[in-house]
Amino acid sequence: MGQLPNEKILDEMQDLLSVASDSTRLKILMAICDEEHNVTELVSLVGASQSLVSHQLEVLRRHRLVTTRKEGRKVYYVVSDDHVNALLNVVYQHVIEKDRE
Amino acid sequence: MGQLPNEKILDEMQDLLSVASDSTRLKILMAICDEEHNVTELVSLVGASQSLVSHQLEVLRRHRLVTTRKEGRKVYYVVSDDHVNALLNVVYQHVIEKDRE
DNA sequence: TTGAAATATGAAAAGGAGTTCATATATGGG
DNA sequence: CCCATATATGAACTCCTTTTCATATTTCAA
Repeated sequence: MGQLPNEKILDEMQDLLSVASDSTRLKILMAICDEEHNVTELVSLVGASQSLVSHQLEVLRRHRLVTTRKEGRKVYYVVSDDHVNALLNVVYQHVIEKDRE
Repeated sequence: MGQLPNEKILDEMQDLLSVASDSTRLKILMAICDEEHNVTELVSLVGASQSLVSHQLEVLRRHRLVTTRKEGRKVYYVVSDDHVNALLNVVYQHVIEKDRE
């Protein structure tokens, strides 16, 4: 890559990274990257308020990083995109290996 | 991952993602992920002020994502970490494939 | 159909990060 | 030495995001 990608690509890259970089959203993503969870479960897993979790889930939905499934009055969320899983893995590995040094 | 990683791991993951998610820093990283560039080159590649580029390079240095090499009064920067390259690739691929839909 | 549980939403508050501007430092050339 | 170039730094300003608080909506159960 001698030249930078065009503006649109860069914008979309930045979007994805920004969405993943918030601490609440990152915890949510990590919680639902392998198995689905409903909102109440996420509230306790993540340790944030119901309102905050719901707001951040809306952000994840808007950016199409999660898929939802409704069961009664519960809504289950799961990471919808293999690239997002790959992203989380790469970041996780980076941190694990850095901590060894 | 039924349980979340511990707080320290999550913090460090968030750090990496936050650093990469700023538009100026992302452009810098993309510019120096394969080949090194000095600050002046980056200023024109990225299209930001010299001061801003320098500030953001300092952030990248502080987080150990880049390596520097001094040649006279020029300082060359390059991405120092394979995981960072992997991260950029995953994000890039994600965007490329999403754009097809 | 009434109440409780689960989730979503709107608006305001609180806080932090990016950017600029001015200037400092360092290095090499004449 | 002195000047120009290359890079770094500090402080202030601006803007945007996260978070909270209050409330609305939906769905199920009794």
